[in-house]
Amino acid sequence: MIKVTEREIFDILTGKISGIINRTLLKAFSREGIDITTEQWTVLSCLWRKDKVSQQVICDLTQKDKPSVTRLIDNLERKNLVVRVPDTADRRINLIHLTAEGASLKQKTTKVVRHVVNTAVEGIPHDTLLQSKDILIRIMRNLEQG
Amino acid sequence: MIKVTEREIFDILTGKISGIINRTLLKAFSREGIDITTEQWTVLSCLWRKDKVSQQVICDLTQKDKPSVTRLIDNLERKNLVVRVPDTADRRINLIHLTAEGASLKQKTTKVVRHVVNTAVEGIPHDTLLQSKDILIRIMRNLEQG
DNA sequence: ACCCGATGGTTGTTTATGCAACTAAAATAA
DNA sequence: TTATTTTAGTTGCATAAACAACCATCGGGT
Repeated sequence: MIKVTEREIFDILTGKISGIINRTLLKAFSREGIDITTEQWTVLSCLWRKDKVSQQVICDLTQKDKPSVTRLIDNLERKNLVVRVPDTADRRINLIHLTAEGASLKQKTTKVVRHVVNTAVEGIPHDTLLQSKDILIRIMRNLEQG
Repeated sequence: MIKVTEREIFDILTGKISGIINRTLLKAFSREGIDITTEQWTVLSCLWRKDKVSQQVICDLTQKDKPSVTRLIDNLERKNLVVRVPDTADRRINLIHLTAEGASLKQKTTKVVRHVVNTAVEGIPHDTLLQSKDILIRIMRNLEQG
């Protein structure tokens, strides 16, 4: 049933590709003087789209567990990019607010990310790319249920 | 130039998919009583294909850096799955040997991995899968050069 | 023989993940 | 109202990655 090819796909998905992207992006940030990690960027991305959300919302958006988000927020807070603001209505909740500095990172960072993405997909037809995206989402769904 | 769709692909590649696969595989190992991590499995896979290789060879095969492999081997050695054997010809080199226990994990583990992969790609046409694989490899190449 | 650059590995530090155990606050049930 | 359960977040522990600095050995050139 299973062929070598699926095995290769698995190899790729388990670390290789995401590792390369991770390293590439991290270096690109560093080269541009942006002092954040790829994971921190993932969290900031959520906030750039919608600010002042709870840590749980960030968990859902990033697919990270609660301890991971707690510590990412710790580190972002230490860098003065976000602050935890207690929710007045529900005192269990921290609303994560971007600082001016955190918000200001958006432009420069987005440019860097866009460049890396463009490099990554260079020469790949748009419709092929779309199809691959669908496959990846399908794989994700398949695994989430199992 | 760049569209939302590429952004989505990027989101997926940066962590989400590989994270899900990682977690799925880790849980599958644990459920079957196999006490290794996904990363340790990656190293063992190399050795199951070709035993008694240097750490540097493992670095190349797994795309991990030297410190990562040093510590993975540390942990595998602690679990009695591999041993470091000094190369007699070149004393800088450790040849990594599978123990009987390490070798014996292959069958059971392979079965688990195969099952996870089958779940992941369920209902996806084979040719579509092949095409997606090519795209991922292409992206990898694009980034390796940049 | 000697120096020196290249190669193979290790160690330290920071950041991140997975899991389990925990606290505090809210919501629900009794 | 009180008791129980659920939800939000934190902390501890083990594993892993990136990066830099380091040690030991090998090999080539002089």
